[in-house]
Amino acid sequence: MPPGTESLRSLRKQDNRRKLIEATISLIAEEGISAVTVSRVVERAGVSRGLINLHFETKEAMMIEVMDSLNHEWRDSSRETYQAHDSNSTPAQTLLETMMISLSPPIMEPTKMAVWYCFYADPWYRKVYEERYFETDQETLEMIAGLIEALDQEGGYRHGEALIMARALRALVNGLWLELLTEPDKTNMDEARTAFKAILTGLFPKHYSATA
Amino acid sequence: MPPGTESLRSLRKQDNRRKLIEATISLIAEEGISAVTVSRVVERAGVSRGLINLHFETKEAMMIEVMDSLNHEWRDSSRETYQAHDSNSTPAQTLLETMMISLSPPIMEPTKMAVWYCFYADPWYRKVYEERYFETDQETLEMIAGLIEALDQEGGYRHGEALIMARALRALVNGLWLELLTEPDKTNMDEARTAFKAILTGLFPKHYSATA
DNA sequence: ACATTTGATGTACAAACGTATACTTATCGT
DNA sequence: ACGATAAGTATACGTTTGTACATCAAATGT
Repeated sequence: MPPGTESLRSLRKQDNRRKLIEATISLIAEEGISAVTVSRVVERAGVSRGLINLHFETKEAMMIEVMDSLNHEWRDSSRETYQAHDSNSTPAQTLLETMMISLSPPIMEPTKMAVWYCFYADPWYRKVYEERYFETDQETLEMIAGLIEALDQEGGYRHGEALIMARALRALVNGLWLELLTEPDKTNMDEARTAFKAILTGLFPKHYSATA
Repeated sequence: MPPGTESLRSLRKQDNRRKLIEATISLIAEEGISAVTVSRVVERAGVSRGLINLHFETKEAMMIEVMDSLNHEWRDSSRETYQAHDSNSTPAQTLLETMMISLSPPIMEPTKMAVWYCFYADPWYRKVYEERYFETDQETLEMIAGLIEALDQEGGYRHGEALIMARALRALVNGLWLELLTEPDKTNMDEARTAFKAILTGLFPKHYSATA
């Protein structure tokens, strides 16, 4: 019997695995990564102590799985949005829609932001992230840079290297994420999108209108 | 004898205090906040085990002091730059110079960025930060918003609410900080400043030239 | 129907944690 | 010069940590 099939046993096993992952995420969001201990996770997941070592060789292996779930959700959403627009839309529309995905649910949720920034903050997790997602992150960045180049050629903006500008836009998204995390009651996702759109309009005035 | 005087004893005491703070900062930068244990800190600072409890009531009190040192350095630099330019410069120059401070040493150093993001990532430290620096951070934000309003009136840009745009610029700075932290060998401070300047030029084309 | 295998449980344990406390050292005021 | 006192040291202690391991329960294949 190949793994991942829908036997009653393996189904419950995967359910428990999911419970552990989700318990870890909510725990990080509410109490921080220092609260992620084996005891607290299994307590929140409603399973027994030893179960965590049945599913994951170490605690860190579980955390990497958490990291995977966030990165893959973001990567897949970005890719799909890009591919859906790239054929039958203008580069301007594709760029806007693709980046707006990162500023909307289910990507931009305070709970998930909290987890992202825990990984950013730790050198070990940063290294793991870099090693695991180097290629796909680079791919996304170059995709954005390609769209910027298209807009530059159409509008003759002379923004310098497109890759630097792509990094700046990515940095802006990251910064807006952080703002939602650190000041959740002074800003919100709508404001984040408004701000992003405004900057995009400033950079590419011939492609975006200030009113919309 | 009032505290903080230059007696031989209190001088050495303050020196040890500084050693502990700096050891903590470098420890966070190199191994993450989870490596900040009493043993590791005193080992790195080259002092004895119990000294940390002589200087700080708890470990968290020491961390707050670390937080203070970073925030005050940044706040003072921003204030001074603003005040130095505000009287005898254009709003455009004041805005550029004031924000560039945050993208240059000694503010923008990888070591310090690592510490900033550790505080951002933890809910408890976020709360402490919010409570301690709410006013001065708001002051800085409104200062930026004021400059943006001045530029808007001069240039008739129609960027919407200045406070939202100010938050966006702050978010951009934060994002560029993060980029330096997560991809130190793919980008650098010069690129960060170039990117920021480019976006500022895009937003206020009548005030900034694309070439400089 | 039943032996087997797999998922789940609970306990055990060494290591590391933060801090309180008893003890030393050396500077300070007189 | 010398007790007083502040700074620094070293040890000890109760918790909590992650993981290993022996045990148990039940769905599975024949």
